[in-house]
Amino acid sequence: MAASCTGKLSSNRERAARELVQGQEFATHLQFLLKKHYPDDGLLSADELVVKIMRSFTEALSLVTCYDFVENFQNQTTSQVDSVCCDDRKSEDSGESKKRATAKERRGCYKRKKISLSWTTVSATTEDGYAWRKYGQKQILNTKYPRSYFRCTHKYDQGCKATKQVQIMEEDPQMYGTTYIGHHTCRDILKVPQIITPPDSSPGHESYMLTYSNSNNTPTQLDHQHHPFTWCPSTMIKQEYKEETPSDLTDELSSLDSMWKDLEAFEQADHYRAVASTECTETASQSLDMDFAVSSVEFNGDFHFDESEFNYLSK
DNA sequence: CATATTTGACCTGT
DNA sequence: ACAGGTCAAATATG
Repeated sequence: MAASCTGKLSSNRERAARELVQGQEFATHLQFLLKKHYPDDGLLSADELVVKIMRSFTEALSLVTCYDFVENFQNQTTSQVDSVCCDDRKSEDSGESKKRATAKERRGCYKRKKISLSWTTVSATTEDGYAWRKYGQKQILNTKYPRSYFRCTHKYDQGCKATKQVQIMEEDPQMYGTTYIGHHTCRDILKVPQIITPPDSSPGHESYMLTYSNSNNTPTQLDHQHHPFTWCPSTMIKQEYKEETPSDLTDELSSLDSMWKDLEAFEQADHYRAVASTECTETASQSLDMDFAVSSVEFNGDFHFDESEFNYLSK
């Protein structure tokens, strides 16, 4: 194909990636400002929406760099694909010595990360909307602060290969430098409410839909613990994840755009309407519809409320 | 009880 | 040999 064409494409993507990094930093800045205006437990939703935005940036960046990765490496003589090596983690014990025997068995199974896409962001929080699990920490030469290693929580149940490394910035210990390596292939569980304007909302009436959801329709024990109800995927999530492969960057970007607008409006509004519905199975569905003012929001930081309250509200 | 973090040992590319 | 990335036992957390 035309090399110049692909060259231009990848340079555009580079620019897009830069824009996204910048946007992410803007979101961070906004988060700072929001915290000032709404100290402590003031307005949780705005802050969590920022988290949501951050997640979207991360996803979009991931997609951009993913395309680059495919472009750059697909045609090359890719060496061995990351094959499954020693996938069974809980292996059987050996009859050998106790502790080092397992280390012996591990020999050859050690997998170091291959050269893969990565990008770095600077943020005031380590929170980006994804579920991470820390698996290591290391003091790096000539640095003041240790580097922490995280992998996607769904590495083993969904085979997600995303990892990230977080390090406090030396210049500004308030900020975290985060390097993302690899993109998410899992359907991560969304833990924050999403705010979207209903398509049929009448103009002039401030209306927001707050929805809670988990990604799969089969709630786990943990889900049930944290959320007494089984929330179905919202329209937003369907838009993002209905395809088998997380589809288009443009989808991701447009959802970003709409979320920015929602955030703006959300800040200015003084009255909100929450609509949550469950339709996890074909047969069962339930909905909640209520109005509330900002000052009377009873949700705590976890956006958690108990079942009796729900029953009352859903009447 | 299950799941997450800490931490030192282990592994690999340079 | 070294630095940095990863593993997994011990420990913490809820």
